[in-house]
Amino acid sequence: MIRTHGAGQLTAHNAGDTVTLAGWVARRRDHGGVAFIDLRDATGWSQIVIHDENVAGALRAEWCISVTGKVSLRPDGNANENVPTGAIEVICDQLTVLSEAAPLPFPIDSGERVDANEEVRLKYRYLDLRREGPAAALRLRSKITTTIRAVMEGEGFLDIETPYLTRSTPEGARDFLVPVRLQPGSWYALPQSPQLFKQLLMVAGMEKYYQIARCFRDEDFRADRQPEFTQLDVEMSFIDQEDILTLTEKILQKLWKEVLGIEISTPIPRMTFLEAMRRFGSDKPDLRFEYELVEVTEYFANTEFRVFKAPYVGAVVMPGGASTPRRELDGWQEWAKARGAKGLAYILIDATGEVTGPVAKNISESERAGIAAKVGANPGDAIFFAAGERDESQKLLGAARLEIAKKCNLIPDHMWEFLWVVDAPMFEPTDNGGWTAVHHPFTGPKPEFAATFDKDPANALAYAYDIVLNGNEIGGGSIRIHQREIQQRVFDVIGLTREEAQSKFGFLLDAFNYGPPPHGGIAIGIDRVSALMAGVESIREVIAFPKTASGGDPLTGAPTPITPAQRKEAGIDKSEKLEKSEK
RNA sequence: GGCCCGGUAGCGCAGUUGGUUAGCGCGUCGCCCUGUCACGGCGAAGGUCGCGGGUUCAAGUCCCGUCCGGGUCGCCA
Repeated sequence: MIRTHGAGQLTAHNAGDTVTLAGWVARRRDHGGVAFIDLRDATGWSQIVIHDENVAGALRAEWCISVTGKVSLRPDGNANENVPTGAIEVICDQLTVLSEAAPLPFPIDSGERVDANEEVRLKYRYLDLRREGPAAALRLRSKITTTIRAVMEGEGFLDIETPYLTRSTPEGARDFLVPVRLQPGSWYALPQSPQLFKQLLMVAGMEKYYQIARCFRDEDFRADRQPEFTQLDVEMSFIDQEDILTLTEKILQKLWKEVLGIEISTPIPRMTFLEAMRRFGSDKPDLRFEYELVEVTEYFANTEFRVFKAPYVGAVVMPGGASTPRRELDGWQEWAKARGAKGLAYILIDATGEVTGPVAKNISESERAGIAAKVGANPGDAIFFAAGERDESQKLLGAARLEIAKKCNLIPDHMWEFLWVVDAPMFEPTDNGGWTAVHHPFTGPKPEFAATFDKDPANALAYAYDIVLNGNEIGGGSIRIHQREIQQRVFDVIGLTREEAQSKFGFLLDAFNYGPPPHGGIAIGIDRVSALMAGVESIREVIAFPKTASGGDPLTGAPTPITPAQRKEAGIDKSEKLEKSEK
């Protein structure tokens, strides 16, 4: 090592020691005869005192330097209690410029509070990551993955890698495709997840598999979505749902304990999918605040108001919402329309308990009289209604609930509300009247639906579970189908012929001819978990080199066009062979 | 793919009903400064106003198109 100590590790105990530090010029305070340089490295920073004007005057921000000198206690009254190394300083004896830095595109360590915009930060991500916040986010993520590996190792899991160049998996997202030079016209797909491989590993008798795996999906972006992202992927044999939930809770408990020093109480509460939809209008309820949905279909069973003559009528209360300005109430209508609804009916309960608002005059005297009590609204509140199909209306109210929480600041800081959402439907209707698997087609039915799921797909429940944190789905999994007969009936329900199934993932079905064990697993989104634990808004903050919303990387400039020669060599334009699997 | 917001000096921003030479802070560069810690003082440089077209005597400002970034709905486990 060309240094003896970390710049952030020096304390009063080091006083008198001669040390050599190496790092970057963070801030400099040049007084002419004496200058102070904050020298920063990965451990923190220390103040360097330089008495030679020529040495100090030449230094610039972010030059890489090494300094040898004696650690001394700062003169009386000059200690800085706000920083760990504030008691001491290093009197520079010898300073070596290891490398110089060009003028910076944005402030790194100047003490400026202003932030550069994200695109500039990403273009110079190597400078961005010298900054305290971004660096801390990556350090936190490293601690997360390290902790996970320790838990998995302790539980006897095998870390097994699976291919990145593979064939399309049937999970529904668009694949990233890779041309194959040796077989012009044929393409690899990057895996959307290691789903099929981990099931093959169960057939192979590995019994306990995990991987911190990169996954690829060619879909549009969000703040919490990237085209490549990372999952903790887990699969186990000879287990039941309870085993997966217990293991997952152990991982989460250890993570929060080790990384944040927070105790999570287990078992984590559970809620069925239907209950989540009924009470929160979401398959990933945010339990950090109340104001649950209230169904009022019965209450308005005999209403004269046409809008409320619907299969489902529900309500959600906005505390203090009665004083919402008209313009904002109109804004809610726009908000609802943007979600594909016709609008969002509302009534206002004024301070005296009087019911007002455009809908008020459409409902009867008695309906007006009891509605506040029915939905738990107080004077001064607003009540929003959705009426229509149950599922759609609940989702609209669920979204409204979240919007209300945001507007009214109902979400407390520093709360970690975990929840298992279990018993999701196995199938959902497709646009053309058929059925499709909600998870993926290898998800088993709950045992009590094993005999009936194909006769009554609408009501069949899947042996699946999602782990939710503060309204974010951070992972999910299922107990898989290991019986050929049940698998075939699932394919029948979703309208997949034997030939199609065979050509898409015949290799898995073949494997299942050879004594597949009962198995199941889960996948946890590492990016999202890291972002939540780091307290940052976007998963881009916990990814070293993330991409922008159009899939670009401002740093490398990827993606780029390819040359005609590359194009030819890759075989992209070769007339395609007759692909056996057409997705 | 739809909708919303944004793009003005290296960075963060202001720029009025269209009107003279487009401003402010930070940074940069030069000079000065022996106890600062967002050090301070004096001075200077730095701009295709994202790009293209249009309206106008006149466009950073209005209109159309387009590119880029962010968000959101669709999509996506």
